[in-house]
Amino acid sequence: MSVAPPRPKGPHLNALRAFESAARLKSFAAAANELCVTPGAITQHIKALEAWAENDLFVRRTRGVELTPLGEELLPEFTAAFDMLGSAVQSLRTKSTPNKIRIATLPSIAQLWLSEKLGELRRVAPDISVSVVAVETSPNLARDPYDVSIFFKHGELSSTETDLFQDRIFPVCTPEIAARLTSVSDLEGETLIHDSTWAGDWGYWLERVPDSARDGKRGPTHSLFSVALEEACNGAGILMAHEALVLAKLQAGALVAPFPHKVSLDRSLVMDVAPRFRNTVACKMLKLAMIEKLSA
Amino acid sequence: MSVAPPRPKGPHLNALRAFESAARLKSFAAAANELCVTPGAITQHIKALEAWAENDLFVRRTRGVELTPLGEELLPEFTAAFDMLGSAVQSLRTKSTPNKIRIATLPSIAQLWLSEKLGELRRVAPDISVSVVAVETSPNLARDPYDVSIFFKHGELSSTETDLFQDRIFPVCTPEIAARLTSVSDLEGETLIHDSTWAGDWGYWLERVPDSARDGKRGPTHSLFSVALEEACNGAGILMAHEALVLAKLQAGALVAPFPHKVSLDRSLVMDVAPRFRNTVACKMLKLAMIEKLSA
DNA sequence: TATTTGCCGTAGAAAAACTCAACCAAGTGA
DNA sequence: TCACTTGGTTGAGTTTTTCTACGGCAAATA
Repeated sequence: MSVAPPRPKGPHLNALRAFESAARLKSFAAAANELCVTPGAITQHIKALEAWAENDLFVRRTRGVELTPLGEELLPEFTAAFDMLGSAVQSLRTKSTPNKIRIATLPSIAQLWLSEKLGELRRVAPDISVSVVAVETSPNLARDPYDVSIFFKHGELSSTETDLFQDRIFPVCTPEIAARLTSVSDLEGETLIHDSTWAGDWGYWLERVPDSARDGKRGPTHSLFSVALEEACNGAGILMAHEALVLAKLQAGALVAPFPHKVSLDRSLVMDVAPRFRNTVACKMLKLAMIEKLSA
Repeated sequence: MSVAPPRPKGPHLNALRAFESAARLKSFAAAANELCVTPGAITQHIKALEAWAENDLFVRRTRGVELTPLGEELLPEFTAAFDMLGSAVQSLRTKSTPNKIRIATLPSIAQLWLSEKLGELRRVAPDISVSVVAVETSPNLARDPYDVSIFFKHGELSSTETDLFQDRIFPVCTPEIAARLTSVSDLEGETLIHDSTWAGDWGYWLERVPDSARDGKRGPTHSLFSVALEEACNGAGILMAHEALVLAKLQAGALVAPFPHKVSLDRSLVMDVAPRFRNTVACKMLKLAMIEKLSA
């Protein structure tokens, strides 16, 4: 009824972003992590937004939060909007600095496989600068600040994805240890080195190899594959290796594969490219460097 | 090459909004106005964004700014993103408070026509609360915080729009003044009251009425029609009235129309409803109140 | 029963955003 | 021609927002 002052302000953009993140992840803590702030900050944003709307968006349970029907209803709209905004921002970045590539990948891939390939890329196209960001989970290429992602993937590839290699595993160790291993059953009694991200690897391999020991759980576990690899090089035991990650060590002779049995996992290392980045010069150069070397 | 720290931050959301606004309006000053800040704030945001992108988005001319090709290329993406975000926010508002309606309209419509209709609405649906915001130009209903807009429009109506009435103009004055006017030519020598937003009205009317004076420029101009109307009621002269805006005064006898000639302008007062607001209860009630009374 | 997990609340600190006022340069117009 | 206007810029200072730190709490876990 009353004539309001012009342009009533909406909620703060950061509050909207906090809502979108918290709602999508169904957790304030996770949203805080995603946005690189403390959970308290998320609480405040959400509260501010709820106050503005004069309605609750979340029901607070003692352990975690839950969306109200209203929040649930609104989430897709906000997610779509922030996807689009993120995409616009990334588009700005890509178009502004076409020679800077950002790659997201697993820490072990970054360290043990990718760095070599990037040497190749630098040789081919020295004006392209690459940042590698080691993350645990595959990012949303449309929204997040990466041009390329390299992760293991199971199942069908989309048309934008490139298969880099199939993941194959087999035991590796120092030549000294290998000398005392003549058959798979000799593993009984040896120290088996594990990687926590691929905890089931030893079990998977042993299952598929005849005459092998049953127990694939013995021995130390490392959270980084690169550490496990280093341990193996130091003769600490036998590591279940992923082929591409130990090639360099095998070629250098630091490690050997004592058995001929290589087991294929039903997944591949897959490279995906952000929509805006396809068909750029830098993208072509990158693919060249990655795939060229692979066939060699 | 180097392994960057995780989650590199993007530009501030407010900077993006400033860019979108400035780019769309092709003016920092206009953007400042739209976002209710000073031009200096816009300058700062844009500069920050340009620094982040390491690229210019605008070329500064001495009189105003111009988009660079890069900025031009990016604008549609950002506009789409902010449209969507605005729409999501309005959706939140509408769904949170379905009984609060915001109407955007011209100041004169708000004061002289709408307030009466809203009385009717309040009678029919007392639980609906209405805010009327007087603005000069029609808002983007998908993005801006209004559920309904009421503006004059020329040409075809879209399916979401409702024609409220055709705009017709004719002179009005107090009965005392009317007493000494027997023919249109008597206007010669009288004081003609003008409204600045519809400056050409007198000329338009005079052109279309036989035997009229040629000069439609004499007399005082007011920037608000309501002020001009008040002046007319005080006997300050003869006002070129818009029919719907003076009905109440005519009915009350404060003003009369000294001549029978009513001239139709080729435009109508048109009501448009935001997408999210269509099919809501409040919307139906509003339409009822607006159109019901009209036919009476 | 002790511990952990995940959100809340507040106080104070840090960062961002904004205003203000002076300034500049190119048109405009008296 | 000289003052005025327009539209953007700049930097200092201030306000507002945003964030962190940290104690608290309640339920699930062990």
